[in-house]
Amino acid sequence: MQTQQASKIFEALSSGLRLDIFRLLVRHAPDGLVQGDIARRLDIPSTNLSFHLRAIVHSGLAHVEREGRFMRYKANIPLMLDIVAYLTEECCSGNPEACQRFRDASPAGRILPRRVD
Amino acid sequence: MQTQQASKIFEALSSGLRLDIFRLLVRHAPDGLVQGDIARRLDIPSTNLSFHLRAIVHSGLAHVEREGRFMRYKANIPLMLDIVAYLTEECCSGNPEACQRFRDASPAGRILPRRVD
DNA sequence: TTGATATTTCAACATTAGTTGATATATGTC
DNA sequence: GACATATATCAACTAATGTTGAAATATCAA
Repeated sequence: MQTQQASKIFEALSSGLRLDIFRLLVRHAPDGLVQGDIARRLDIPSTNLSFHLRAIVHSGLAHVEREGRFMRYKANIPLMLDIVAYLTEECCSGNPEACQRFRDASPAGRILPRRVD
Repeated sequence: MQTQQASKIFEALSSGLRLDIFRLLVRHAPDGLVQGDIARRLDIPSTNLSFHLRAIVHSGLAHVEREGRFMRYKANIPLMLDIVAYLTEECCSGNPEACQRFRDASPAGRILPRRVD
């Protein structure tokens, strides 16, 4: 993963609308949803949704495929996992004890990244 | 974690420069670095660095404290862990087998989020 | 082929972000 | 106090983003 790709991915998550869209797709992985489903669930005008879906797809965080006259969007879960690893992998480099302390202290710690070791 | 806060955090990571800055701070957690250290390591003009550090701090992803005439910036690791959880926590809702398949298939899978279960 | 539905593209506009150089503020040293 | 260093703020400009309504495209159904 390179900085440029990674920042593009975070940019795709940097609008509240796009974040809601992506999380909806993550929740509905691996099957995905068609555009109209997303529009209805999040109450976003079709035009604007199209614009944001385009950005998400362009970042690589989702794939599209035509399904008759519908367009089905699916979250790219492996890429999501990669970007999480990219962000966290060198945490507290050379100080694994400190790193473990952070994880233990976090209420979210139990579902959070663990070192390979 | 709310959408608004989360998208603000991702916005803080959405520029290549800020992402480099934050990852540098993560690598140097828990001690942090002073502004001049960051400027030298990443070769960013002081003015511009100040602008981006402000955005990172404003998002909550880092804290600052004065240290004589230096300003020391430290990554907020717990918040980083929270945002990772926020992004991934409802993955494949109601389909844990699919979710596990994604994790197993990812080369990054071993250091990536695991469900609480 | 005609009409209906799903989605995208386009044009226009308002808003916001990124960069730079000059200047200001705060701290430490002599 | 005078000066140097570290960092932040300001002003100005350029570029990019987000939103909307209208129009285009693609597919299906009759």
